[in-house]
Amino acid sequence: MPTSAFSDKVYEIVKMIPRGKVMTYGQVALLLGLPRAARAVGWTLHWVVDDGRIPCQRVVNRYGGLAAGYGWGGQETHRADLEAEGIEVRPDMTVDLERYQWWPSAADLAALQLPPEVLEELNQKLEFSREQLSRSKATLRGRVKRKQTEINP
DNA sequence: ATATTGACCAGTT
DNA sequence: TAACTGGCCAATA
Repeated sequence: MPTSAFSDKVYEIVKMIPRGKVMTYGQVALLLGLPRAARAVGWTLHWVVDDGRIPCQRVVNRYGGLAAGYGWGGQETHRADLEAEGIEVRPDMTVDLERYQWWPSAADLAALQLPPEVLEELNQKLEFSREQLSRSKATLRGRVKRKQTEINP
């Protein structure tokens, strides 16, 4: 398992993720203050020993996809570790980000002391997440409404 | 010191 | 959420 200033910070962020929630590699990179270091985050996590000290199962890719190179068992092991904490893994080996993705609280963010330009990027992403959520809720409402119309024409 | 690798990402087609 | 490109970053398999 690599030990460096960089990897220590990665572990610190990953340990913030609550049980039953996930973050993406890009999110972790952003919270490190290095918005484009997602790949390096994945590289570091690749070396993590799956002994439960670092909940690396709670990190997935931008689509919610599980890691092919996870531990020795690959995606199967990753799936088992996620299901062990109640996270549903879909047949295509992804998790529903709208349901499980976690962002730190405002207080947590303040503690990270991120530079202004990173905070700006963070805000944009949060904004985007909110839009996606409201879009999906609107879709759901539409479905429910159509269903009701079918039942009570 | 340079080239290569990888649990990635965003944009385009 | 497909396939592909170019870019990114840390460590060197």
